[in-house]
Amino acid sequence: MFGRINEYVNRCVTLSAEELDYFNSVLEYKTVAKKTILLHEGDICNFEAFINKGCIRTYYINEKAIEVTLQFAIEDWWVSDIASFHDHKPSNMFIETLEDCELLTLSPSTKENLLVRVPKLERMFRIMVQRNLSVLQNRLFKTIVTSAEDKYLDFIKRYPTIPQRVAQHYIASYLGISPEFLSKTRTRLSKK
Amino acid sequence: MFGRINEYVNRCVTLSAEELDYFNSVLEYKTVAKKTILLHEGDICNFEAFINKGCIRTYYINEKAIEVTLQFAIEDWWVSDIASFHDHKPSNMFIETLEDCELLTLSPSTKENLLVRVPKLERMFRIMVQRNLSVLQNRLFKTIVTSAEDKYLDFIKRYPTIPQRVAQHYIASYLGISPEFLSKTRTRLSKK
DNA sequence: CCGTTTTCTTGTCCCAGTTCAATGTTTTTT
DNA sequence: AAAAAACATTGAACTGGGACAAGAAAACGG
Repeated sequence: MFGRINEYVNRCVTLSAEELDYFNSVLEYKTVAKKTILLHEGDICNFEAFINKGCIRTYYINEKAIEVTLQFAIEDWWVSDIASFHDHKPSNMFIETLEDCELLTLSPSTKENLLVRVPKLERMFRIMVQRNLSVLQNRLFKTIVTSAEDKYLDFIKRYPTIPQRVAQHYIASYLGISPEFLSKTRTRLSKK
Repeated sequence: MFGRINEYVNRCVTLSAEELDYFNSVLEYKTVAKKTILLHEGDICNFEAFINKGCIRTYYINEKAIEVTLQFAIEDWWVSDIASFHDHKPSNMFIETLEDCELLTLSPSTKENLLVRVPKLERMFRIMVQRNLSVLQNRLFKTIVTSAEDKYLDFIKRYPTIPQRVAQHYIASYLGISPEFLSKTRTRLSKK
């Protein structure tokens, strides 16, 4: 049950056996069915979840009901709206399972206590957020300067397993293009 | 000299007088002339800089020499390429002063030592990065779903002092539109 | 204060990507 | 196994914003 997450932790920081045990003891294990909305716009995000199994996406919706997928998260990823989680303020995003999931979750207060008891984890969470930020910076750049075709090719290269797990129109909403145009781009590419 | 930065720190964490003194003692004060490139693509970023005075932008350049401005930073902001800074790997961005600047900087090793001596600052830096991430997430969303006009209106609302300090084509490159189109958008708006 | 460089504006033409609509295909539900 | 729902494809018509060019206006260095 804690195999994946402990490997993840060990890759970032070195904890003693007791520290690791304590960490595991405060995690809450949850199974969630496919197509469940874990966080709705306007709600306060009360979890930070490690995905032990399954697939989740986070997304925004604008006034015209157009969706933008912010992230696809699979095994070994953390999912949350950190801004909402840390500042206890209403979120402006949605989080939804795309497959049946097994999650290990922290609540805000549990996380606070955890960081006091095991300060080394501050570092792990900081590194996590930094990686996230750096990836997002590059994505913003590419979203602006790159053609739909190149964005799609980049995507399948960087996340080769995702297209097999999620519907194509979700990928379009990640790339910031219409589902129709992604379909056309794919047929054009396959003819080459 | 440390007025601004100490206020900044106090807003995030509570440090003892000794801790704050130590923090100040490891900061390196630098003045940098306008239009200086502080970080060039391919270089390893060896600083994290607090802007005491001045204005800086970070940006990417693609193969066709098109620039995308990632951030305008003014007084009370931190500037760095954290991915490059922390992992000691070549950066893929540029950092350039737009005005004469006064900076307070940390090198990677200084920061490491600082965090060991004053672990409370881990929290400050984590919060900083989290805020950054959250702002960038929203920006990606808006970049994808919003028209050029609305992006511009959003920008001047959110950062009202920036347009007076930086050239307009830099703002276009922040919004992800061509300078010509920003100009046309502005004249269209002024006719309303 | 004048010449040079940088920045801003305006017009014309064009295309990558959108919208809408219709049809086909796969998945889910019962 | 049938019906319903969700998803994907294709086509035709349209548009927001880009590329290029040329001139006007600031800003800047000597």
